[in-house]
Amino acid sequence: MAEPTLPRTAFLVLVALQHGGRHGYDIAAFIDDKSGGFFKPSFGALYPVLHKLEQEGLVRGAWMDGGARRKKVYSLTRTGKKALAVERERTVAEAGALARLVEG
Amino acid sequence: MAEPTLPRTAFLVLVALQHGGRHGYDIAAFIDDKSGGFFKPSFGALYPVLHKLEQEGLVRGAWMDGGARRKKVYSLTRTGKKALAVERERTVAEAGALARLVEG
DNA sequence: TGACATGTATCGACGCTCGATATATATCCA
DNA sequence: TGGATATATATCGAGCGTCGATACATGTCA
Repeated sequence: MAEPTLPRTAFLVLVALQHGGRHGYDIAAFIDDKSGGFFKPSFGALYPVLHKLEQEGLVRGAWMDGGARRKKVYSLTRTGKKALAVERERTVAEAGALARLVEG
Repeated sequence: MAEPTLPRTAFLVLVALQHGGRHGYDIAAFIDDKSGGFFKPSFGALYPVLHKLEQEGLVRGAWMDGGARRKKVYSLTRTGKKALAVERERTVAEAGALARLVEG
């Protein structure tokens, strides 16, 4: 459609990690309630995205074996932070383009 | 992801038709330059969308056989206008949800 | 004549997301 | 004690949207 873009869910994940590490289930909850329930990525979407982001080096995953349940906590890598910044810009630009279309 | 939504291209098409009829090629051009080149739906995406919107009754297509080249001019139906309004609201809500996430 | 813009259209492939399903542990209540 | 519910990760198949390639036809301009 336009320039190469991160899929929506991937972007939301990066956003969810912008202020620190979170595990998958927590990421889903964060996205859900910070967006007022507007975004509700399914786990069937979320986990593959997480794995892909990890594989691409945008996030880093660390298993927390010590706790009660096994959790994998994800954090942004330097590359991930850059990608987030780029995508944030893109989102602003998209909103602008949309506004021009709707008003024009 | 969230509530049932019009696909992006379908939404852009309805927006392009909000002030009157246009044919396919023209719709693509309109979207492209009103969005400053941000959105560039391919014809391979556009035509199936047009057909589907017509089939669903959101737009009405009329062949202009008189002119030099054959053109099919699409216009919004009443249903299409309603769908556009709904989707416009949804887009605003989405932008808000996104903003809350990014800032939160 | 040949290139390029206009104009509509189909096709196969790819990628994203969903819902269903599986597995396991912890907590809470009857 | 047993069952429901929440936590937690994960895979799979299917559906759908978009793209790029391709096809075809006409008009315009060099």
